[in-house]
Amino acid sequence: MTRRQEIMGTALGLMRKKGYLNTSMRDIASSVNMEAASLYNHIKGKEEILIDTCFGLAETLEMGIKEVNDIYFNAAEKLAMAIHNHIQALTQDLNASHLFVHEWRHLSDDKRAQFIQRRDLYEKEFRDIVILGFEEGEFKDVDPKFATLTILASLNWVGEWYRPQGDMEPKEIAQKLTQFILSGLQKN
Amino acid sequence: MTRRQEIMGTALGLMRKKGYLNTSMRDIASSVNMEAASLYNHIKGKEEILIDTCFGLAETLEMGIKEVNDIYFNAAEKLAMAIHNHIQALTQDLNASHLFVHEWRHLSDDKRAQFIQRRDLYEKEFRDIVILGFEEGEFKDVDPKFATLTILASLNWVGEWYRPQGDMEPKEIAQKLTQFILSGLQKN
DNA sequence: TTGGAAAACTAACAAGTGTTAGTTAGTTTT
DNA sequence: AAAACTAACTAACACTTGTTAGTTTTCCAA
Repeated sequence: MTRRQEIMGTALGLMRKKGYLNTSMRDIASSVNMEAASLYNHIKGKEEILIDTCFGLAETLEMGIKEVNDIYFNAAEKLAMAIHNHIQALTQDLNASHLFVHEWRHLSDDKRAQFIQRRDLYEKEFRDIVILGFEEGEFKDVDPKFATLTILASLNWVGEWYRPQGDMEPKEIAQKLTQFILSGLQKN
Repeated sequence: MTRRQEIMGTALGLMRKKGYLNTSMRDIASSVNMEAASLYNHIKGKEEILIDTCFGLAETLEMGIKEVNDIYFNAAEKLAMAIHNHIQALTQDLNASHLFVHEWRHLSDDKRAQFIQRRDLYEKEFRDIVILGFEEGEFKDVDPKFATLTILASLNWVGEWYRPQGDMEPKEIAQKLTQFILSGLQKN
């Protein structure tokens, strides 16, 4: 584990607990037993933590949905796999997920614009699955935009209550969510 | 409209757009054309804005669920009405909702503890409806905790995408959510 | 018209912000 | 042995933060 990774990990933990804006470079520094100025030997600045985390997780999620579209063909299977991949990515690192879901707003203007664009694209891939299910005649004639936002809300909120040593594993969560969501979508 | 209400409303708007921590008393002041120090003739301090908003909305929601338990008897009807009331409360003031859903973390320690307690209580009332539905034999044997968190996630996320002048009214949103959620819960 | 409260102002404080500059000790490479 | 690199340090800068004290202006009721 490099010093940089140690700093990043510690910073993410603090930022999840106290919020990005409320976490100072001095907070991070003292958590890794150094002075704030020394952090700049390892990272460019505070925003780099946010940028790397948000865009890193974005890439993971994008790869996940791409994989789904490569392998599966019918909507129900696609949706199940997309949910599974999403939950896996989010529960992998809850600290990073917190930044991704909640703190991306504090990216600087241009980075935020990029982030929103990628987020919208990911959302569109999800929506296309819902539309496909309707075209297959398998899903109810729901408003796809509405359904997708509701689904993603459920998925993203998992980061708020999932506990790694709790009584539910990511795989199980994904399975229950899939069941819950599919029975809301499918005709029978 | 009193000056205090004007300040509160303006502050809430800024805080939704930029975040609570990122909104300074000077930001608020200049938005209502006065100096930061003058705000203190109308409000006790910055945190009062957060406290009043979070606990105000909490009370509205509590009244909503109480009403539901007073009037209805079967779980499906209860859930439908609870969802309706919840959506009505959240969409009523999106700025306030943002503080309620996202920024309560930044309450001072004791206030935050109070808030969490009331939030858990509200969540429990929702969960009891799910449990009732199972006891009635109407709902599937789902994990009530899991189901409730998923439902509330969908409801709370509405504040992220709902637009007052958009093509969907709160009543319609509540109705679609109810349909979506009930078909995920009910046996047939 | 005047007295007094309400509401604005200016000025300042003490603390904290991210970041830069310059330096130093220790290690690695040439 | 000399040079270069790494990673830490101290000190400081320029700015922002919420808030208080003290003062002046505004405005309405008597």
